[in-house]
Amino acid sequence: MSEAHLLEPLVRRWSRRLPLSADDRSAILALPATKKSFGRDAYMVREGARTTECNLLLRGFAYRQKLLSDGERQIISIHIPTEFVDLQNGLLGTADHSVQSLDRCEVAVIARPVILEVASSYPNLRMAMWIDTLIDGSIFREWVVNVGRRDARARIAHLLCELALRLEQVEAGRHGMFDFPITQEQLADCTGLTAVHTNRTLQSLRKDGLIQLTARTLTVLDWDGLREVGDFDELYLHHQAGTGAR
Amino acid sequence: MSEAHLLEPLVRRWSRRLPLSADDRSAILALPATKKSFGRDAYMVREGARTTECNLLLRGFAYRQKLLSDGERQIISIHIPTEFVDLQNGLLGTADHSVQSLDRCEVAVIARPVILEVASSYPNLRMAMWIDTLIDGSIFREWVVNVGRRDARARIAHLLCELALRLEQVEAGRHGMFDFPITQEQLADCTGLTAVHTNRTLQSLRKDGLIQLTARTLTVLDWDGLREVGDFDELYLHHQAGTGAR
DNA sequence: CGTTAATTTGAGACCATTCAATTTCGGTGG
DNA sequence: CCACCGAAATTGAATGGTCTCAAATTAACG
Repeated sequence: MSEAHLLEPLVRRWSRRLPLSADDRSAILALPATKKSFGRDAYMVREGARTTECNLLLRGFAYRQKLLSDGERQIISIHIPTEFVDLQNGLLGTADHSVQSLDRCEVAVIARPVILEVASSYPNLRMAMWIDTLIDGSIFREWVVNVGRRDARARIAHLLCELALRLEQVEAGRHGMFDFPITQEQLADCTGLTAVHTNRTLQSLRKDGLIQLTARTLTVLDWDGLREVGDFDELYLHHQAGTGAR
Repeated sequence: MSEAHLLEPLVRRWSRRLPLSADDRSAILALPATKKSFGRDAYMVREGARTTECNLLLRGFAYRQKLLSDGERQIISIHIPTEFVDLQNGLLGTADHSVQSLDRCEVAVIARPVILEVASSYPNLRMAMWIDTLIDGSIFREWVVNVGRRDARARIAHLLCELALRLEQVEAGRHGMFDFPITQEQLADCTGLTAVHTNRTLQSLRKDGLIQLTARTLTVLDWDGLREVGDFDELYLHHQAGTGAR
């Protein structure tokens, strides 16, 4: 596969965000990037390590996590294809958390100097990158609210709403059906719950006819119901971002 | 007070982050900014509102919050003087959360077009701004961990460590003593606890000789002990950020 | 000083955890 | 294609950290 094809998803992603010139598009496709594959739970970035590159997720899911001194972990975000998993490492010299593959992944690796060069030469792409990191931040904020003030049912429902919506945005699902390789233990680490209680909570959501979650597939059966339970408002995803800056 | 003086704290803040040229410094000081004062709990930014400006905190504390449909709230961050409270609003068109003054505040208001103009004309200042928003994001991530996986004692201890350290960084305290106008109810909303339990937890930290917290003053008596209880590692504050990007 | 906000205290209830043990699922080799 | 295996999901029962709901005390402020 040529490098032009490799970064095509990035062109589409950023085009959705703001209008790109022909120049912008070809600049993206001309970026020097390396394709890299990861098995399950492989480290893409290690907390504490010096950072030298950014990873764009092309296939598979990934997650960011922090470990506590007692060995517990908190998952900080889930990433789906077409998203950068560590764009902040273009500017921050040390990784403050780890990034791991959730299932088999493919990523495009872009060196930091390339990121910085693009940012300085292409105003639109710089904006797109900055906005990407800002939306990252907005999602973190919502996660603080989720684990801080919602009960177990709402936490899980909210997380499922968010992931379903983001998957829809990148056309990774249809009719509320999504490939969903996340284990209950991982869902628990996203929501600050135990795996056991996550299991019981999922059963409760299933019993109420809100979702179906089996065999690596999530189906949202009652979108409005799930939103309601999860107290979900998609504003924080800033799907229409980029229009405000003009 | 002249406008040059108004933005002097910003020069100092960003100089700590990366080396600024004389040009950069005078550009900051020449920025059109308006001074504005707020009483207690006044709204500086309202969730859902269109955004047109950014606010730099000059005096007093501020906090960001989200309200849930059941009326509960989660505080997402606390801000101290010299920090922007809503720099992301330079690019994102709609506020996804509210910002309120914690006590009496003074801010410098900078219009969005000014922010964008600075970002496009001054590479160093653009980097400083971007890094500021990235560190914001890093702090949000740590807060997810804090409310997600730590028990009450650790949550409070961690929050106090963070605030004490950030206050020290901007020289707003000495010998572990800080002006600290935050109520227990607000601490509770930062940590996802109730005010009652926050009160008991603070008592426990006091009993162990870790802190003193009375009359709007926080004193860290046993820094190492508090770090230990809070599982605190300051890496995520990226105090040395900006060096990695060169 | 009076009045409201903030802190403190007590006791009972509950949501989520802990700790096993069991069942089901997904992948693998014979 | 079936037997096997480890991982993931599920179940039960007891424990516990935090919440709830008042009520009392203290501090802040005009």
